[in-house]
Amino acid sequence: MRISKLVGSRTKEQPADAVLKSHALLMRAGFIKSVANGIWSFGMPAKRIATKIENIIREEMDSIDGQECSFPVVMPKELWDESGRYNSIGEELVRFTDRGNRFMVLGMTHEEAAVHFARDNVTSHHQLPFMIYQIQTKFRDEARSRGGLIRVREFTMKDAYSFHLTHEDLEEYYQKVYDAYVRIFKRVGLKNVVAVKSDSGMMGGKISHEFMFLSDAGEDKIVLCNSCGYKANMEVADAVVPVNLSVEPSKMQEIFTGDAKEIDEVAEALKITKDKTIKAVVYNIKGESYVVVCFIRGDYEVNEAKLKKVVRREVVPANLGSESEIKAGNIGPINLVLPKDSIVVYDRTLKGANGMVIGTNKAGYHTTGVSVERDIKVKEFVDIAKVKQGQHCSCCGAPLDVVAGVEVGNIFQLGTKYTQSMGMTVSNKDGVAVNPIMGCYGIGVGRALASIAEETSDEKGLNWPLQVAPWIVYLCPLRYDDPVIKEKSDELYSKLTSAGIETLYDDRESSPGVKFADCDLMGIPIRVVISQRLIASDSIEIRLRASGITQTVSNSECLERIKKLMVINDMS
RNA sequence: CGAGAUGUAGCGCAGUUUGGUAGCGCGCUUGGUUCGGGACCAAGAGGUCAUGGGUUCGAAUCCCCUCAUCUCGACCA
Repeated sequence: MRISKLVGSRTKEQPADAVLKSHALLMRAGFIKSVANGIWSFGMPAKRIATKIENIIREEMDSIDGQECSFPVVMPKELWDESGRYNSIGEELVRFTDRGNRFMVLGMTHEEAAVHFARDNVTSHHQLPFMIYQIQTKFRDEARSRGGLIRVREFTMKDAYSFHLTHEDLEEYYQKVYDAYVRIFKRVGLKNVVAVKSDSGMMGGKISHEFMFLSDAGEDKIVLCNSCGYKANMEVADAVVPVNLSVEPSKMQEIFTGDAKEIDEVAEALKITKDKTIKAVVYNIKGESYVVVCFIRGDYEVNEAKLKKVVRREVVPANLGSESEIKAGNIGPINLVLPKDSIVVYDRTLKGANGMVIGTNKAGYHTTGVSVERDIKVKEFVDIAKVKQGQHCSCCGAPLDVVAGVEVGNIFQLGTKYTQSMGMTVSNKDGVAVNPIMGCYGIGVGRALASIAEETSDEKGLNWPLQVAPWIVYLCPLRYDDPVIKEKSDELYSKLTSAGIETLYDDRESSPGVKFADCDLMGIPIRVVISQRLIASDSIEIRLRASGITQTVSNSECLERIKKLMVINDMS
């Protein structure tokens, strides 16, 4: 490719809107352009990277007997009615009507399409297990996209669906996919990826893992133990419960705390630390008038995913306006009046605590000296607390780390949710019709691309690993206006391309600094320079983007040298 | 969905307070001199100042509506 014709301009200036490195650099290099919120065009370089990532995924999926298919982007409502998801999914599912007023949806995931495709074609257990997958555009109307390609509305995703007769078989295959994912992320050049246990949520499945690229660019929180290797998504993470027994029981006493409502203000007003307080967090249940009140130690936060599992309902943070019966700021567990059927939940951080401060359920007052065992009738303590940095690992006792990550892939033991609701059965050995058990497995291609950019880039720009680089060689003649240089470098360009080495040819008559800066910015792994100085000794210069190592070799050796570098990616 | 910020040339910005019909840098075009880490000189091209409405003799500037983009939040009572 001649750079003079490449569409996508490079800029010196940082785009004003970009916060993340990957976002800013992909834009500065002219690789991507925003069309609308969360919707992007890819230029040739970005498309080539995406294609290479896809090909690596494709190879690994094929290696575990995946069958590549293609499911539609637009599907009829009826298909999604079968699974019940036409109604159960919120606004992120785009619904519209076609010219004949038929209701349609834009595919945001393809369980329905996969089951639809498989159910009439597969009727016998002899045909199980199998896995079908596609690499295709998805659209999710996210409430808030952000960070360039990290969180978008339209994206390319590899999604795979496997079908099994038994749970054992699913579990065995699940492990194969897990291993394939580890290979995929390694091959695309992502180093800092971990697989963490995640929340299976309301999906009814048993086991799922998220593949997390560890980076501050991420919006998910992960709990890691550096000692025993325990790792889990924040939503399901467990830790040793802190004990708060150091204080002897004392007498309860009402104290005027005035306008102090938030737990920080209460602790400040009473000159105590937050772990000596019990705070109330109130949630509404979708479509119900009653509430869920959570009592938890003041220095902990409620983990909504855990709470949802405890109360087995969808919870949303309550909006306690002035009309509400419950007065925010002084809610306490004693003499609390709640709407009918309301649920009160006590976190296990409160078990056995003495000398605690609670709300008195009247404006301006809190109560001190509360002993949980003595003063509050608690039937059951549950785990609804978010794990905190430094809390101890429940496996080995070492302090835990809480880090941010980008979810680049997930794998999921689905069960029979879709085969059951959509009526897919196969005959088992006994001739009985049974629902196959499914697994599903996703990887976001664009998100992986952005993650690689995030991880490998430096102050000069992008820096692509060889396996996914848009071009391997940046051919950089200095003084392209010199006929001798032009002839020699044109010659080398055709030599490289006919040898199958992907080359971006800087055929501009620009000054060296401009060319070097663009090469660095675009992150092409190998730079080959031809100059008047080098031509005198019939040699060229090779420089590696990643390490900066530079070497002069004779023109005749050039091709061999580059081929070697493509294998070992190392000058030594 | 809530809060905040922003919207002026392809990109990055100034001009808005105090109204007088647009400017800087980068990039682009042409010519010339340079050129192994973002060169210089000269001459150019390029903007219905997000949209709609209002105030005014006159609006990028003041007022109102709408739209778009970005950030934070959607959780601690």
